[in-house]
Amino acid sequence: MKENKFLAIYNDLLLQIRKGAFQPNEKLPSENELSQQYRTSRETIRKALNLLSEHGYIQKIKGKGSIVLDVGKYDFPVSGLVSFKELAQKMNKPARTIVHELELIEPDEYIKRQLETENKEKVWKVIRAREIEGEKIILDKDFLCQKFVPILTRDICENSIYEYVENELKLRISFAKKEMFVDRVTAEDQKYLDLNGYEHVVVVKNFVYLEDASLFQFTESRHRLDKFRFVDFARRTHQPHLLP
Amino acid sequence: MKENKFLAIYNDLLLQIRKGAFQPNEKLPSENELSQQYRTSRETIRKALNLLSEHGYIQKIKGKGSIVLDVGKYDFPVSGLVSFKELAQKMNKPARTIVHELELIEPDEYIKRQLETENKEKVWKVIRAREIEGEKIILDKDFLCQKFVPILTRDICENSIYEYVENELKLRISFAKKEMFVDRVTAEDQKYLDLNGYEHVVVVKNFVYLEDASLFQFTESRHRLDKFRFVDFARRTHQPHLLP
DNA sequence: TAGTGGTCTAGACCACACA
DNA sequence: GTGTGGTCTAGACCACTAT
Repeated sequence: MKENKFLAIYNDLLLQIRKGAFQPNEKLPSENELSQQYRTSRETIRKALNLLSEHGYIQKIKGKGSIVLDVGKYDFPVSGLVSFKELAQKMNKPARTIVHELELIEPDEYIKRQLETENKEKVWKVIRAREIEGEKIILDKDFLCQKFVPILTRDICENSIYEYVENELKLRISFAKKEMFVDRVTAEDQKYLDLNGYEHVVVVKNFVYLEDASLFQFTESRHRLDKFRFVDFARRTHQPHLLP
Repeated sequence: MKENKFLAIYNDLLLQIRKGAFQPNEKLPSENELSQQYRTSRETIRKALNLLSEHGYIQKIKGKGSIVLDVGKYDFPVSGLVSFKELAQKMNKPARTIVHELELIEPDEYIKRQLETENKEKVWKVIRAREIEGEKIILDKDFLCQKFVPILTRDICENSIYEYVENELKLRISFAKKEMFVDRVTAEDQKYLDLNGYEHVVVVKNFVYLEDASLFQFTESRHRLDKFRFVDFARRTHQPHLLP
């Protein structure tokens, strides 16, 4: 498996930034120096640096150089359209998923309302803690309608439900609705997360819709305050998508 | 004033898409064709196309071509960008805006970096507290490039800068980038907000771009934890199942 | 003035889609 | 096979920052 040169350089530089080989507020070597070090053309270096810049790791200033920014937080494009697995890979940090609960339940009133589901349909309930660099900082509570996802295994949950739904079940996700707010920590948060003394968590509710506009998944993601970061692009669209 | 070649091509292609010269779900000419038409190198064409792609106007598919996406040609309602005034109206609660600062400044390094602005351009700095039902719960810090917004009055700031920019100045906003995270309260927060004992605020940074991809406004919005709420719709950005 | 990042060129080879 | 977009090269000139 061949990795692109500019991606390899991006990952290598990122690793060095994370290791502290390049300190925040210091300058990276110039593009010419880097092209010599990596024995490649300057344009290729520039592709790697532009990636670092777009992801918020460095700031390029014309005539001066590329400055390393201070990043202690993680980018979470919290949309259900990006999986934790992809994020973990992108962040290049040791990450782990711990499945605490996986069961088929009769939804209570709250879940039924959130999922807009019929009376007798069962629902998958999954509770997972997400660990990055040894700290459990996210608690994900997923609820999926069984009529769309007949089978769900521990294995799938440890890997990526999203990948499974898209690639195996071939369900086509069209859009998601998000709600974000801050909540006091619950007993469940304290049980499953390393809260580090914080009394609040950032809650992200995510409603995921299929192409026929049917709601098939509802996720509540609870993030430790200090590690939470959300990045998003909002393009103008004609109408905010109307929900059924 | 010389415009970059790739930006000129980007704007020209965008214009043609909006005019309907390229229809949604149809293919653009290939990169080789375009490089001949515009008498430039393929890499320059690629920079223009990548901009179109990043802004959601086309989708590039390896081995096939670049497909025009269906983005509303005459789209005015904004998604992701909602002004405080609209929010207040929607919530139907007594709301007020208090303008604490309104001045034309020489941007410092931080603001210059955020706005990606030229050296000697002045910048409007506006600091406003937002009060709902008698409680000051949001602190808005706006920075707008003067070259786009020559005049700004206290009156406009108390009403809606956004409305003024769109309706009076007729600037056409194409997309915005948002970053959200939690920060410790600052002295400024304590001075202008009713913090109710909370030690953290939710910070929303908003970068607003015009149609030619130039950044004209940067806003930092600081929300009291318990009153913060964000709702958004996210459509898929990647549409792998397009076209016959 | 020397060094930096930003743009641009005219090639080249590759991986992928499609007929 | 041909044609597409993706990557990469080795130059070049420009605008900007520093000294």
